[in-house]
Amino acid sequence: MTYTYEFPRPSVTVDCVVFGFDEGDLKILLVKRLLPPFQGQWALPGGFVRMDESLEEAARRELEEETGLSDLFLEQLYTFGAVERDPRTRVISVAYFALVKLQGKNLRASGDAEATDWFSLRDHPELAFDHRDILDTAITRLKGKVRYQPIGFELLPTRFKLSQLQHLYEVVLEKQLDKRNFRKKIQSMGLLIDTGETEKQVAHRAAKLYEFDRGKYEALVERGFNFEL
Amino acid sequence: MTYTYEFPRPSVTVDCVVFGFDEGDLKILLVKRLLPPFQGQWALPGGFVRMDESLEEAARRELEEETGLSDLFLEQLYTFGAVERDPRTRVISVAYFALVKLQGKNLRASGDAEATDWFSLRDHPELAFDHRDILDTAITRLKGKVRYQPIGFELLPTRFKLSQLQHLYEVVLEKQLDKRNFRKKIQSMGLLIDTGETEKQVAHRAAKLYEFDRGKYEALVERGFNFEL
DNA sequence: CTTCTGAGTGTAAATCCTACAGTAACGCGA
DNA sequence: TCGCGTTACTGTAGGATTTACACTCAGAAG
Repeated sequence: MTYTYEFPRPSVTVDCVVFGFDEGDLKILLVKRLLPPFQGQWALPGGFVRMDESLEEAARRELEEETGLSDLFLEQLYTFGAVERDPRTRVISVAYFALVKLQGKNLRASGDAEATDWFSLRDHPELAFDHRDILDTAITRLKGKVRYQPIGFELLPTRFKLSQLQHLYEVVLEKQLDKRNFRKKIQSMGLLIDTGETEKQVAHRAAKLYEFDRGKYEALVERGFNFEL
Repeated sequence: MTYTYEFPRPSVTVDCVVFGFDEGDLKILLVKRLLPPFQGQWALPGGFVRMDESLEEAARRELEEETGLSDLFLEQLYTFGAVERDPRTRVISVAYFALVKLQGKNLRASGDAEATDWFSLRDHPELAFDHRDILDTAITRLKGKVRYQPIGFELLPTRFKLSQLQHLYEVVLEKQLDKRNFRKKIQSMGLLIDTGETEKQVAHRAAKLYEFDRGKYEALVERGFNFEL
């Protein structure tokens, strides 16, 4: 079966930059390409958009197919359309930006992926196509966005301690924060639920565990509240 | 001549939201469609992306063709890809966001535009396709961006007085600003060049005219400066 | 020379941000 | 059981920034 058009058309793909946070380090999800071009090289997960699905649906489907991940924070990042970005033919790629709580998620390579794995942002293989540009754009977005939207919580487990949250911010923003000032500020927003639980079996004073109060955040945003760290 | 592919492909278009500022009011540029669908209705300027041009090149070309405008501030906004957004066939549109100094720019309808004109943001005709969504996205972007990037200057003439600048901010942000505090803040950034000129033939004290110092701004940004109003 | 209009200017109070250090709680091993 | 190691937790003072606010100045027109 073939498809014939009066004018030439580019192919349209989606590519996903998926960030995770583990062992105190920011991670990026990559897949090893099963097919040419760039066969055997690492790349961002992604693939062609089908005619009967929206762009976001395509991004979620490809992620699920290639890595087994579903149910994550996903938003559109930028569309890459340089003429020669794919050696085969004209391909326009709509890039997505995703955040995932790493705990308890198992990766499973399939679809067009020979393998899939997490890599440290500071030490990952060379990427296929212009995926290095896409990744850089995503890092810039993450750094900018984390300061005025509560997206940090998407990277932490549901229950977390304040020192984890602070460390996440320090890694993303690439600068040290003052412990007391950080706690004062984040607690003054009133968006953390004290679960009453503490961490267990640690060789030091046990930290309190908090949850992010999404409902309260959304209610405050309605009234013009601005999260800002 | 026809083009045949193994898999179906969507069409890809660009659409531009062009903002101008005139008579103390924010304006939006629209074109009247010469061809179906939505023939005779007003829409955002835009059109199909060619195989040998990047997305931004396509946006600039279509703007020039349909409205005669060139040399304006242009950046990518968002990509719209809902399955049914075009009644003919699957069309994915990469939207661009543009700002133009209205003074001395003449509009000239041609290409696929029967007419082209400026409309007030608060009083414009119904738009074709999902262009109302695109416009809303652009307004949100403008409001957000104007606070932390000096894009307001793209909407004013090269030489302007502080009251014009303040009024622009008041219109975009939809709130009143204090005159003394506004001047103090904007002047303390050191990004305004005092031209030595004043306005002429006004029935009151003549205002000083300033220019935005783009070179200095870029140098400061290198060193980590953050414009913020 | 009076009037009208928008241009231009400073200060005090409140708020927010920054820098900074000691006590508390827990497990472990001697 | 007691001391050590480790991380959790807490407040304040000084400086910087933001806010609120009202009068004089310059030019044109009648």
